[in-house]
Amino acid sequence: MRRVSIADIARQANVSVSTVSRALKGNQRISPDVRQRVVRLANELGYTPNAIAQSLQQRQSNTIGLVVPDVADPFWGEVVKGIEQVLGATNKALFLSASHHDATRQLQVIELFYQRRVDGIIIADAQLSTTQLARLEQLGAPVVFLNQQRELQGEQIRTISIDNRLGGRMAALHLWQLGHDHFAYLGSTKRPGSNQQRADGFVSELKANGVPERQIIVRHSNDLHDDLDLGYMLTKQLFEWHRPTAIFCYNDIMALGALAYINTLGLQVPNDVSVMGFDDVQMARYSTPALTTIGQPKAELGQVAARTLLDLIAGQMATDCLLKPFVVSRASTSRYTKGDRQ
Amino acid sequence: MRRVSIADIARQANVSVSTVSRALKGNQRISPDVRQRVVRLANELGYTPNAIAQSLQQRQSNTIGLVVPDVADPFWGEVVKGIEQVLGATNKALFLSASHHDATRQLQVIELFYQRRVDGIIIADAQLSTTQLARLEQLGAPVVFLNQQRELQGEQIRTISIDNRLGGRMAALHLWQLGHDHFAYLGSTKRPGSNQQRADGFVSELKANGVPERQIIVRHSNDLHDDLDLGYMLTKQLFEWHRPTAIFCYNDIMALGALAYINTLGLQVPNDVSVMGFDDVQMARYSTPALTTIGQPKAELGQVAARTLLDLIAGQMATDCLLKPFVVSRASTSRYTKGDRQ
DNA sequence: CAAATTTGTGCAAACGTTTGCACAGATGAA
DNA sequence: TTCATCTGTGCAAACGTTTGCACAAATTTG
Repeated sequence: MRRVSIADIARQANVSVSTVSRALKGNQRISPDVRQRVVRLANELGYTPNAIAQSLQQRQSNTIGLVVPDVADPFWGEVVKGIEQVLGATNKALFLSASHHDATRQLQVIELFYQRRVDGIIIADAQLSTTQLARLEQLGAPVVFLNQQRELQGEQIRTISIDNRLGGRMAALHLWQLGHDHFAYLGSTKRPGSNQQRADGFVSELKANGVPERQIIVRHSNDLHDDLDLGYMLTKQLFEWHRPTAIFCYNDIMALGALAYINTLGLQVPNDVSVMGFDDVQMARYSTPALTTIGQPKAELGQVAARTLLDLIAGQMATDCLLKPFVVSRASTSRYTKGDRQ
Repeated sequence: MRRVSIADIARQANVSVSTVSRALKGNQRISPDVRQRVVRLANELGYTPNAIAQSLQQRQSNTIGLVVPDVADPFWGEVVKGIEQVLGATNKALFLSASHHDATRQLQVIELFYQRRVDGIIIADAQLSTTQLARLEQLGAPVVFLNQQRELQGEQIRTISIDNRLGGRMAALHLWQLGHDHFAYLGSTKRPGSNQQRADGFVSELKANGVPERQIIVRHSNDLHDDLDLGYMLTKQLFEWHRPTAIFCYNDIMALGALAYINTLGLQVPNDVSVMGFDDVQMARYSTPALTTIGQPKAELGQVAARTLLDLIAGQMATDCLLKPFVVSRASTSRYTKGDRQ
């Protein structure tokens, strides 16, 4: 099972290795008959170029490393798909590794990538300390962060994120335009950054449209329950004192929980109360009623990240990027006609 | 930004490169003070071993390649996670690539992996022609197939699959033990292999328990609709002529479609009719009623595949493996009390 | 005290490529 | 004919490691 190298071809073709190398690479200086002979022999012997040797010689591995918190998370799955699409059209291969939200593991993976001399790294949901960041900076490899909260500086570092604040504003606008006048935001402090941004966007857009502050309720839970239970319980607590016409939840699963509790009340969604989620997970299409939600361009997030990294590697200019979410209008929201605003 | 190599350390420490190499590797023959000096210098200079050079020299890349049809598919996401878990505990890195169900692309990816001199390859849902298989065999690298229909032979080739037939039998047994006496299987010919296996298992187990053939309806659709619509339409057609007490669908999404149609009939699930799916997708937990289904050990599939490949690479014995699915009992199935069997 | 062994280090080859430079022979120009 | 240019090929170094072998110095043995 010995593997055939360029030297084997050279021997059989009675030429030097350099000639074989050039012939295989299509160098113009090689005479047609030699080239032909070499190429034919390469096929006959089943020659496959050794990318490792090439990488060593060219000091470029043509690989990029990707760290995601959880490969099985459908959200990151879509993002990985986007990255893979862009990379598939190039000659770069993708190393994949999972961090499981563990900062230590994250840095460890990065060091391993670095040993393999990847041309660049994409890190999703990074949670690096300042010293870890310094180490990253020291390595000097191009890095793209995905959905990173903090602003990051550095010649070789870029950040691509989805605009959570805008998503909150879009939800607010959607509901306000439907005529609603009493709003609630239900959030979870499990993801502090994005939760705050979505809440802020939601509230500020409502205020900007003249909704009085007392008609906007914001509730965050710091429980570590399943999101479904969280949505259920927060909605229950909410309805003990208030009766909003529209509820916007941090994510779809929480919204499904809200749906479930409202159902126990004998109320109709969307006739009595409208409910919105965030993320547009697959399930949102299949709930009853199907969930209106804020969709995120997940694949695009991956694509932009990959392209940005490729630019960085090629030494071209590349900027940070904030991607716009969008409203996915389904059956859980509808016009509200009983309010003052009619 | 020049990278520091073993030679740089050697120069500064006034020793040869071989000494540095040995010191860094913890070779016992190196004197303590030299070792210490070398290690300290390595840290000071920020030395990172070059895995590419190591790979070249040792003729072993410590990488493995993975081809899945679709990274964003939650099923494969779980499988990838399982693989990643096992590999994370070794010194092997994972190349990931998507085939999008395209046989040509699949082989192309494999050739690229081979150029990178991966130690082994895992291929999910392979759809290779005989000549493509021959090429794979020729490469001689260890290969593990995931959920492959055909029986594959080859010294360096193994197959790990989930036992669809057993899954079908388990569904049948579950429903039969609940007292049901009129059964339907709703399938799709989009995935011919697994569909046939699940149907066969289902029917054969019912017959083995003495259910008369006329009380078992089997319907396959060859439509290319969304699975949800498929389940909806097949159920509709089914109820035009029959009135089963239990329905088993090819997968969960089709079962959700069935649920939706039964709902329009004003019938209650599970009181009037029980419904089962297959796969245990995330959504199955959140439907109303929550779906009883056949779960697949997805992460285990990946883990076993990874371990099998590692064994193959290490030259140890490894066998094919058929993984057992399991019943996930939820609210869409219940005891049937009106039948003859009471 | 001589011989045998152990200890610590260095030399050089090897892994499979690419590529600058040199050079021989062919071709063209004056 | 003589020089200049062009064409096709080979030599050898380089990329960053590891490791078999050699060998001098230090240590142990008889």
